[in-house]
Amino acid sequence: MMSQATTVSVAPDTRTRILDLAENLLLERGYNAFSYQHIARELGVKPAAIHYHFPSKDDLGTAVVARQLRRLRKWRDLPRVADLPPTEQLEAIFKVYDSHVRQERRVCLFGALAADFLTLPTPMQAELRTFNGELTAWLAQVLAVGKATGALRFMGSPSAKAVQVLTTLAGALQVARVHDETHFHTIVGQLRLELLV
Amino acid sequence: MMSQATTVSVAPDTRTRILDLAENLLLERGYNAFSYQHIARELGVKPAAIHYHFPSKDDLGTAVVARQLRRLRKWRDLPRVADLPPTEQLEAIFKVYDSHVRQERRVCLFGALAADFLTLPTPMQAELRTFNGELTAWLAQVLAVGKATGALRFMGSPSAKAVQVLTTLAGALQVARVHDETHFHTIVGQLRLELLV
DNA sequence: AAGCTTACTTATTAGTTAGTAAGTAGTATC
DNA sequence: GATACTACTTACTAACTAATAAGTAAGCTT
Repeated sequence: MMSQATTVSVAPDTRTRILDLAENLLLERGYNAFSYQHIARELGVKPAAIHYHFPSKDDLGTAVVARQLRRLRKWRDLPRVADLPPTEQLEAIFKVYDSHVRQERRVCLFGALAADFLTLPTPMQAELRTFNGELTAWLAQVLAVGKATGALRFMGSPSAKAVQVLTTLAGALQVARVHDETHFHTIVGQLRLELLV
Repeated sequence: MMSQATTVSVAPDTRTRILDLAENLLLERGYNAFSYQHIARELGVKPAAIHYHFPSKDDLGTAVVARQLRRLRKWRDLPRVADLPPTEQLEAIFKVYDSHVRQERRVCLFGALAADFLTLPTPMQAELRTFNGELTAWLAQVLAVGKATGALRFMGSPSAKAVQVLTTLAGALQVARVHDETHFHTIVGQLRLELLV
């Protein structure tokens, strides 16, 4: 989800490259439409090699979500994000979703897995719940401060509004995939219009 | 999607029963997690029998979406829906989504297929686009009239707001699946709070 | 130099997938 | 009463699926 820090990127090891490819396939085609063969072929390696790093597909899928959760926490706690005023924190999260649209209309992690949720391995379901829960809690806090300082406006409780806004953003990426990017920008435009004072 | 009319329900023929089962599997597990075997087993019939009615999975998937589109048009043009004032038309569409949550947290057609969209057969993609386009156009009209008569309030254009509201509703069903129904009701509560004067 | 570890390949299994071809029992039509 | 149609079943194919076991080449450790 969040962009990696601006460290010098050393050539990633195989394990990381598998995770990257799995993540791509997950966000582009869904959990049930990617196989070890897809990853192996793209990596120039045999499918059994993937099993060496991730014994089962459950392990791999769960690892992808767990990594996204670690990234979310890191991003959220970054001084350049945590110390921002609420309006800019809101813009920061919009920007994250916007980068998804520009990357070949990738949906977000939540949007990619929600439809197939009942077919996912239990640990993967749990990680996804945690991921969405923490993201929602973060935005609720942003909205609460924003309302208190008069920078943001909305009806209802901050946490209710946070659930609504994130759900809308997840859906907006899906609409962008089915139709085109303009729908995404229309929706984010609406959110700005309504939230920013 | 929409509930069937209150006609006396004759025992449905095999073709219809296949469509019903396929629709259920689609909305509960996604396009790539259901097979002819699943349908055949539940129907007490051999997989090849399904191929007799729908030669390929593409045909079956497309037929499911096409049927939903026909249902949408029928529902929308029903006097008891078309002649309603805007606020009640809005409540009517909320009710449709609410019935999904109560049916074992089924997501809507759009929410079920958006994530896997790139793996869907082309005719199925086209049907889904039409479905979403017509539903959005209908809601835009509802919102426009509602605003003109002072019964509804919102910022931005009716069509932009329609895209946003439907996207939110689709996402709300997904959130209900991943977490629980309360999230769905929270979101619909927000929409009511904001839209109804 | 011996032994261990890492990161694979080769080979194989058991199950599932969509799809096809040929056959058949029951029903309707002429 | 022969013919044809409907709605299947049986039997099969070719491909793909996740997963396992056994082997191997290279490098590191002592």
